[in-house]
Amino acid sequence: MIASGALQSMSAFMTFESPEAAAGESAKVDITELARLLGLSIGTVSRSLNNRPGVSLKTRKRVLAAAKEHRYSPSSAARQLKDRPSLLVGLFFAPYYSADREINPSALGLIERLRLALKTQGVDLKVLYFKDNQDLKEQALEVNVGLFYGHFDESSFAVVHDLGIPAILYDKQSGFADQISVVADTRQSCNVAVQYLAALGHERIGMVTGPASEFYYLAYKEAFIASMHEFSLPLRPDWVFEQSAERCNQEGACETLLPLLQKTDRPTALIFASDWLALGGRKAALAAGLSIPEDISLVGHDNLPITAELDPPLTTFDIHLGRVVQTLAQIAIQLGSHRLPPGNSLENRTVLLLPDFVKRGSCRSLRPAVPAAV
Amino acid sequence: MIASGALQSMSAFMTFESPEAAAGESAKVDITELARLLGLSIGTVSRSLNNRPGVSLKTRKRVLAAAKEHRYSPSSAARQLKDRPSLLVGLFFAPYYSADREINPSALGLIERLRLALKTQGVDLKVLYFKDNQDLKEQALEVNVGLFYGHFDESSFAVVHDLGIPAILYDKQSGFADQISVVADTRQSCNVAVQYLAALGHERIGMVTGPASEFYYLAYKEAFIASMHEFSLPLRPDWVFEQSAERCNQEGACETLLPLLQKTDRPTALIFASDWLALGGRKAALAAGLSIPEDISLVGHDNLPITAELDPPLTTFDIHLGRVVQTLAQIAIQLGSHRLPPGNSLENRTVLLLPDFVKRGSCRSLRPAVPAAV
DNA sequence: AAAAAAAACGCAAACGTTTGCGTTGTCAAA
DNA sequence: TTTGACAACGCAAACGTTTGCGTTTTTTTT
Repeated sequence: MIASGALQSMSAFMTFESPEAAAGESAKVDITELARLLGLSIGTVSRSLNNRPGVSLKTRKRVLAAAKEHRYSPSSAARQLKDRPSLLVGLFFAPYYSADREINPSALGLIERLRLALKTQGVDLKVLYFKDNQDLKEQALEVNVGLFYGHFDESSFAVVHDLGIPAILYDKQSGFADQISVVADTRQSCNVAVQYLAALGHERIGMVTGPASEFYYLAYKEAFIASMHEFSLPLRPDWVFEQSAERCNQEGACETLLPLLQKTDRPTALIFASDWLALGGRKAALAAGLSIPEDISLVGHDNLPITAELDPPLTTFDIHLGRVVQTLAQIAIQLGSHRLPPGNSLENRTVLLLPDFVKRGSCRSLRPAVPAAV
Repeated sequence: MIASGALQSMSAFMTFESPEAAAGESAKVDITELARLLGLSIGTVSRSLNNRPGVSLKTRKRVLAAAKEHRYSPSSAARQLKDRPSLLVGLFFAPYYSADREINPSALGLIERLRLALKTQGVDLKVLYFKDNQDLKEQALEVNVGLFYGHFDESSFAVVHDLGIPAILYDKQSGFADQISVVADTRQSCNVAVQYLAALGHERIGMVTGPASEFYYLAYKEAFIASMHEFSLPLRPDWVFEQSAERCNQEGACETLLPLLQKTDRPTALIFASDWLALGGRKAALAAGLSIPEDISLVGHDNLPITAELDPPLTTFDIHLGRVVQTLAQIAIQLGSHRLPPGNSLENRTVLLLPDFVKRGSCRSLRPAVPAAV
């Protein structure tokens, strides 16, 4: 019995403690009060808080400490008055993107929409590229909250965490308390895929995923097994393929699947952890002389643009960009406005994004057709 | 082939034109500029715009006209500075609620969370009750955007539309261009229910819904028929029940279903448009000597609190409150901040909310059990 | 040690509203 | 005609920030 993943997903928003609720002492302390407490001028305090030049390191630290202690939180309204963004969120692209190839189109779309979504809240977005962690550190300094897109290793997350900057990880996970992950709910989508195929009468279903060392590839496999069991379908362990990292692509999947599809004892349907893998499976099926969907049904993941143009178009899952953007923007603002004090630990959360099921032509019903009644 | 409903749903947010994009002439006109143009003082203009006393009707109208013409839109930042909410959204409860009985708990939860969600954006919520349309008109006057919760008739929508106040309709529809509907995507959930049952091996499935005059009850029926066809399942027209309005409740469903369930030629699964109906179906099944889920599987809609306590607990659908609230708050703010000019027609849109599938114990697999492998 | 340069800090103006209070104008009662 | 009363309007202070510029302190150079 698998509870619907989305049930827990968005609820994370609602459980963040509200800023004022956390204030133990009394009323709100504004910058004036803070300056009075420190015996400094308002200007100096402001410059300290905003990392502006013209203030000694010693006083800057003193100011920051006091701000933390008194739970000072700047009024975003007053900030926007001077049409300065109340928040600056930094979007970090993996070195991969900035190095040997240009940003892929889907990422560009994300940037554009994210910028728009943030703008309506008076928040700015800055896209950042970096080569190494030193680079990263410098870039991160000017940002209120970080957003990581792509593949990084743990040390990068450590850097921004040490800087006291909260971060959002897209399709990644970390162990830091001030970092929150936004990931596709592949467990859920995998379950939907199995259910759909079962509903169409399939019982011989296989799965192709990536190396279990990546947590989301592992999730596919686990969810697949659980779902097969849920619907009382026979699980064939030899029909569950975990491609190694270097073979987790189109050619790899094709080579892996070809022998299987040439046998008579073969699945009637295959579920793939990504569209690239599915494309490989499609190639293998065609090479084996099978036709889609008559002989074999295919379900992919990611809704790559190509998949819609195939013949037949591929049934797949789509993380709707609009929802990703909304979610990311929301969390970024939540996380960013709490920047002082950052100690106000919000738990390490994972918010799940429910993928949309995009039914297209690559699956067919195994049941006999029924005349349309009523 | 049914495209996933959620694919279109949230995208509505992204396509609203941004405020500044609409400004044809040039830069932003603030209240100072407006006052200069009118030859009035800033104070008078402000009072006119905010319906505050101390300004003659003539000048007030003149100011409003000028504001409209020059596309004046107040700076929410400056507003919040004086800790006044930048927007006031009114939540209208149907006369039903305010009259003979108190507000139901789920509505109370919605109010609380909605208030919180709006608060973080500096927006206030006012809950309004009213007896008749005259009442409604008065209440509506002080509000920037209306939110209708419960059952109203068309004339109520007309009233607020005539006042030039944009509105959001929850689970309702209207024909006005400045009103936008937020409804559960029952087509989608119904499809999921059929798919799930088919995956479990069911082929004899029936449906119980309400009068087709209500658009969402109709949607259930249509989606059911389409889905049965999609999965090549035999449709039995005599197993599709449309309860009349007065019999669309627990007793009605029970009476309707009892004769059917006593026959041997009966469905192995039933889908209900609401949990109340499902409760009736459950009662009928028990009365007919059937046990759940061994003899018959049940799928409800709404995730009423009771349904979790049943034995077995009812499998049903849930519109996750957090998502409803987020969606409502978003749209309210979008709609409300465009209040001047309201003529800037945003199209009549319907945003769909994808219900979560809550799998519980009231459905069983018809397939033979399979030993858990791997 | 004096002078120049640089760094650290304070002052006050701006940002776009709302609103209390004072001023002007209008109209009816004395 | 004078005197209120009251409505309509203008003036200016406040809201909590940021930032240019002037002033003070510290550091460096001669």
